[in-house]
Amino acid sequence: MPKLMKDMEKSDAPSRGRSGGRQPEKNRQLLIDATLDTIAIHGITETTVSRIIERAALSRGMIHLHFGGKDNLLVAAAQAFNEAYYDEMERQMTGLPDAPAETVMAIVRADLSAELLNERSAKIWHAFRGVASANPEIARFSDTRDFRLRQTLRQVFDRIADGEGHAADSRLARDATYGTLVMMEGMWTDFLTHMDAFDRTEAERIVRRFLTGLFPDSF
Amino acid sequence: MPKLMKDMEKSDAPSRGRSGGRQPEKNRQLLIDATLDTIAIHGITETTVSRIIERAALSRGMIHLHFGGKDNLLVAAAQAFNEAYYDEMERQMTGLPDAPAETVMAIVRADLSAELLNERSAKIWHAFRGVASANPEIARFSDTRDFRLRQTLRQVFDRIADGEGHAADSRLARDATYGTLVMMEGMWTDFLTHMDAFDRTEAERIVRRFLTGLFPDSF
DNA sequence: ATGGTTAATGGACGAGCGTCCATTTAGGGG
DNA sequence: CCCCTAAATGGACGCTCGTCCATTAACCAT
Repeated sequence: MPKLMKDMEKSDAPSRGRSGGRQPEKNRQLLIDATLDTIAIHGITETTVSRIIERAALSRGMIHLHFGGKDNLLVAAAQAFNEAYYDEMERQMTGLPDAPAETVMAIVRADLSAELLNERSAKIWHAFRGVASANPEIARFSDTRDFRLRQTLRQVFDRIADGEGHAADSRLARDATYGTLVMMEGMWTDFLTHMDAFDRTEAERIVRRFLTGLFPDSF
Repeated sequence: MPKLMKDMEKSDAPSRGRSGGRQPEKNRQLLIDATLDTIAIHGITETTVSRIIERAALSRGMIHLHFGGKDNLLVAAAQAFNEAYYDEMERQMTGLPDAPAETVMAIVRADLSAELLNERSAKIWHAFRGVASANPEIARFSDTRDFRLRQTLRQVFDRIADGEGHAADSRLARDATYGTLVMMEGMWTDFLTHMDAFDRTEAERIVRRFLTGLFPDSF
């Protein structure tokens, strides 16, 4: 992270990159990208050191140099993948009107958008999920994604429930949060197994229909 | 005389196993069970021939003898796992009254029951899902599970929509089917990542709440 | 220029993988 | 009772895995 300045200098100064000098931060990223690509293309069980370094066009020793080993690289890749999800989510959420119901739908729409939900991301996501139960380090990043999304949704649903005056139904916001999350989760799986038939608009409409049942005045 | 005794042993008791004789069918099943156990315990990437045969307490050559190789064994294990899901689902569905709405809820309840959704099955299921995108043979069995469930649900929801007289809403049964499926799918994932906090009753209640919104007269 | 520091290389290495087969063992039929 | 078929064994095999290190190359400070 302190090398950020260094990178800026590098990108500023054209004197270097031409001949492919040494750029540790760039190569680190190259390895992570190559790892994610390899998982998406060959599956996690066929993701080997040889395939990764071949795709990154780097030498064999780089993984040990930058990450200390393959396992750590996999964890770093899972973290990077997770962060990319949130960066794009937040990008799509900026500049929205402050209407709670539309905020929820914007989250759903973003989660199902081609930028976040596509063949590559769905394959990677499920690959990580599949090994997460045997790898606590990777599980941590899958959980983080879940947690942040859950927090945000819950907050918005609390506002909506308040607005509709459902003081009596203490479970409403909680049910809406959980229902929305599991629906999005299930849709990612459905996307993976029925990529050709998947329809983002339809998927969004069905989530909205679920929420209409809970909040007739808002959705 | 010795011939007679032999015959009796044969027809009477399949329990020839006293001295651990040879029982190809039993050993085949033993290998499949050991494979599923190993996946649940060590994860799919750490599921090796050595671990499987050790757990099955059989010799190294058995995998090649019965399945022709590790890959085929994995596919056979996926198939067996899938069939076990349906056997148990059908077991829980027998002898139910012919009330459509309760049939749906029975399916949901079964899918979320401890017999079908537990630590072992959730880990195995996600492991297979994770490698399915890189292994068409395994993907086939994941799909089959989905397809049969979808068919059944759709049929029942059509009856319910008919009964409530929603002729105008042609998408109703389809939405209900899809929504229910993705919710169950998402709940399996949620179970895996939050095993301690998962509540089967709550999960079922939320699906019902979704369906109440679509069919106010039936759920 | 020179020396010191760190990035980067790529091959050597042992461990463990999955496959396969020569051999042994068990059981039923002639 | 013996023989033949099929089940079962377990070690040998070649191969690929991930790790690591001696070496080289690039950069920076002096």
